[in-house]
Amino acid sequence: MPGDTDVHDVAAALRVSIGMLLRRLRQVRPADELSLPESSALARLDRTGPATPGALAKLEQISPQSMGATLGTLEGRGLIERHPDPADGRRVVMSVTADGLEVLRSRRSARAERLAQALSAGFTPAEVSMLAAAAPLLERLAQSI
Amino acid sequence: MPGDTDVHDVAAALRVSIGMLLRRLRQVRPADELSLPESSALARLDRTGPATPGALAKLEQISPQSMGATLGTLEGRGLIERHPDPADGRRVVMSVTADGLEVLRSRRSARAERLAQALSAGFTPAEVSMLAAAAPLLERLAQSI
DNA sequence: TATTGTTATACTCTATAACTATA
DNA sequence: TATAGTTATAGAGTATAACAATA
Repeated sequence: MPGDTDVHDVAAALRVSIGMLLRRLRQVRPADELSLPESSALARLDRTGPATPGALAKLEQISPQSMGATLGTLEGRGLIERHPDPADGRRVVMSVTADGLEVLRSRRSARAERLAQALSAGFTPAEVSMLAAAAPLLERLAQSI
Repeated sequence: MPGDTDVHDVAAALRVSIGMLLRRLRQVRPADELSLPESSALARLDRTGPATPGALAKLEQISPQSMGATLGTLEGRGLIERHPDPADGRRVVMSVTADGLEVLRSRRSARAERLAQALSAGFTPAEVSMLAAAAPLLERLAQSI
């Protein structure tokens, strides 16, 4: 069908563009800023509310061990807290601290600011809207493969 | 302005969704398949035509050392070739071999196929079109930050 | 001196496997 | 036995620094 978009082409294009964007996002990281998995986990915990490491690992689609390492760093920086689950001694429940909320709410992180500025400077409002619409699709795509 | 899309929100959403998608793309990698940087470099070399490692590193926005490692793997698998530049003894020029072209053209790589199937199965044609339109924007964004 | 590429080393992120404690 | 989490170890991908060869 002529009007159809070939999913193979889309898949290939997404792979390349996402690889490039991620590399750049990693590179523009000032020393004291959260890494990508750290900020992703912090944002996730904020969205879910208090949750166990295992649940967060499933939601972020990484191993519990990896999530444990990330959460350990966030806890060390005072952005999240851990509490034992009184009903089940095996479980711990993580929650975002006031400092963590402050980090989430403040938008002055150099990396986020740089990305936002690039969007403002180099993209039309229509293009920004397209990217805004694409983000949830990308997340859904990540969950479906 | 009410109709405006907040670039900060878009930036944050993109960071999270791209992180998740990349992790998933990495995970679904069969043993003998090209890694993400490898297939990205191979596709890049195909687009540019014969090029030096340094030029490819700039285009892919990684260090020359990293590109050198990636190219070494691709060369070891016979997908690219290296030729000394007769005009400048410092330079080498890489080019895609027939085997490399075959890999690029064949779409039966398990990872690409899985991504394409996820697109077919879980997304409407309109959504696929949106992702198709977003891919070049993501690449442009990667170049502008 | 400047440029191209390579070698050496280290860090981040992630995985799998093995372990402990609790249910 | 099964589950939640931790510790130990390894591998991929990337970076910076130091080096060699050529311009």
